[in-house]
Amino acid sequence: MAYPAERYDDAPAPMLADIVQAIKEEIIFGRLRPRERLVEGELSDRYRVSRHVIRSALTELQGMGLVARRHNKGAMVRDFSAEEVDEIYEVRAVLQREAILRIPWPPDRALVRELEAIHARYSRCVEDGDLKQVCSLNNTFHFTMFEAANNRCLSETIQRIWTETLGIRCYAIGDPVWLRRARDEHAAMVAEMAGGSRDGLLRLVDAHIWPALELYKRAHGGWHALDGAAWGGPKAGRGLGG
Amino acid sequence: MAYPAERYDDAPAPMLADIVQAIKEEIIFGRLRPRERLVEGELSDRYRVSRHVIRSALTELQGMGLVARRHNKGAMVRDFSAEEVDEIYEVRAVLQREAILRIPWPPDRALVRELEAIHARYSRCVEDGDLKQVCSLNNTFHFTMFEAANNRCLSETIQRIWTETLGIRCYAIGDPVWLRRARDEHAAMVAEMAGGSRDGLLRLVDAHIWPALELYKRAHGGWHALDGAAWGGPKAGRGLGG
DNA sequence: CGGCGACGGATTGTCAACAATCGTTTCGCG
DNA sequence: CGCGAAACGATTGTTGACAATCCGTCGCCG
Repeated sequence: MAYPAERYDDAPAPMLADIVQAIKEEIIFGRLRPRERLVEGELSDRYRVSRHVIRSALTELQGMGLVARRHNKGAMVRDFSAEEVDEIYEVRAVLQREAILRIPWPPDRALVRELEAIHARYSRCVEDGDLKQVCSLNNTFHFTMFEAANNRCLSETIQRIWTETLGIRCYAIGDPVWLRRARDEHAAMVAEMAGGSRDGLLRLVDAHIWPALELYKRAHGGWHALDGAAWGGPKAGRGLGG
Repeated sequence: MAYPAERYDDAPAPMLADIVQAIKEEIIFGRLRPRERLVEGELSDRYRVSRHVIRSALTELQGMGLVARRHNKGAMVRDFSAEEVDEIYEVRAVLQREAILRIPWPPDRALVRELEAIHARYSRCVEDGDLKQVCSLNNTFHFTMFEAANNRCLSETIQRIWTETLGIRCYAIGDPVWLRRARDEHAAMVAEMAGGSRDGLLRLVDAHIWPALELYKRAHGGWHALDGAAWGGPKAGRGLGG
């Protein structure tokens, strides 16, 4: 292929990207909670940028699946029902399993070393309580692994669902018990890649995703009964694009 | 769950949706070809709408994966390398297989009847050469099937990749041989669901996706050597969202 | 003649004001 | 006192103009 289709998608915007990142983090770390309303004017005041930039950011976040919008009704942090999170996590499990199956085995030494390095930094940040770095390194760890499957579409699809569920995992990230457990599980994964079996890694990766889901479901139950009713009726249904 | 999170994503905009659909169809039916540049001013003249609407439409199409953009450099119809289409089709195969595995078996009679009805209309449109309807009914047929898996995330993920590859399948849609073959394969699927085995359906659905890929790869080779070089260097790489 | 830097047209990105819409509250009437 | 309608405030969506950026071209100098 003479001219491989380069990404052509990077560098979304100079200012815009910062705002998107900022709002994203507010969602991840729970400052903005599911179903919380995102008023353009407020955000534009808070971040000292024009409302237009906020609008673009919201559009982008909507594309990522972190924000839901309705015409003439504004945006809110996306919320997931119990059924939805179950379905999402099932798909995540399928895709991640598929990715592991596609990693050349035994894994490349360089890959293992890279994961070890990431995990070391990750562990240090867990100790320090630097949640922002923990989240970032957690992403890096898993995507380094998934990208070893050498299928960009696969890793990007996983990433998409991953990003979409950042809001779900916001409860886990604040839980010290979960954090230590995740750290240990990561260590086990690295060990399995260094000298274990693919099946073992499959089991580890699969088991790794469920605790955060349980935390969400538990935390989730309480809310809707409080303020959920405020938001419009169940006008579901979506059209198929011809 | 007292307040299931309703979709909250419908009704994108009054005018916008039409433009998105129009550009989408121009891509699907080959009037706009991969790597063709999409100039906002031209489109805004052609469709007699403000440039803002075009911008929003391009953003949306970018989200769908049909259009690629770069900051300050505009948009173009997305193009896929041979490696990329292979990877994409592998993931499609995995997800579709997963969907079939989740359809309750034997399938609901009502579902089978619905598929039969869709297929009947589809066949008629193939005879009439109504490609627009053929494409639309093709989508309807497959998504009716995939949604029977009762996992919205799964069917939406399939739909996303499906939409992304509409541009790839634009070569197949114009090929009468492929059209008739696809029609026959659909008929076989319906028959298998009416009184066959899940394994048989799995094989049919899997075999169904590859011919369009081959057509694309064959048609694709010739272009890049002609006009591909016009578009910037391979500045790949993408950051992980923290 | 070839490389380098500045100019100009074309294109995209940004901004501030305007118009349309929605939700709520209040007022009037039965 | 309860119910419906109209006006208000708040919020979103849209438009036209302006500014920044990029790409190709021309001219200059070595």
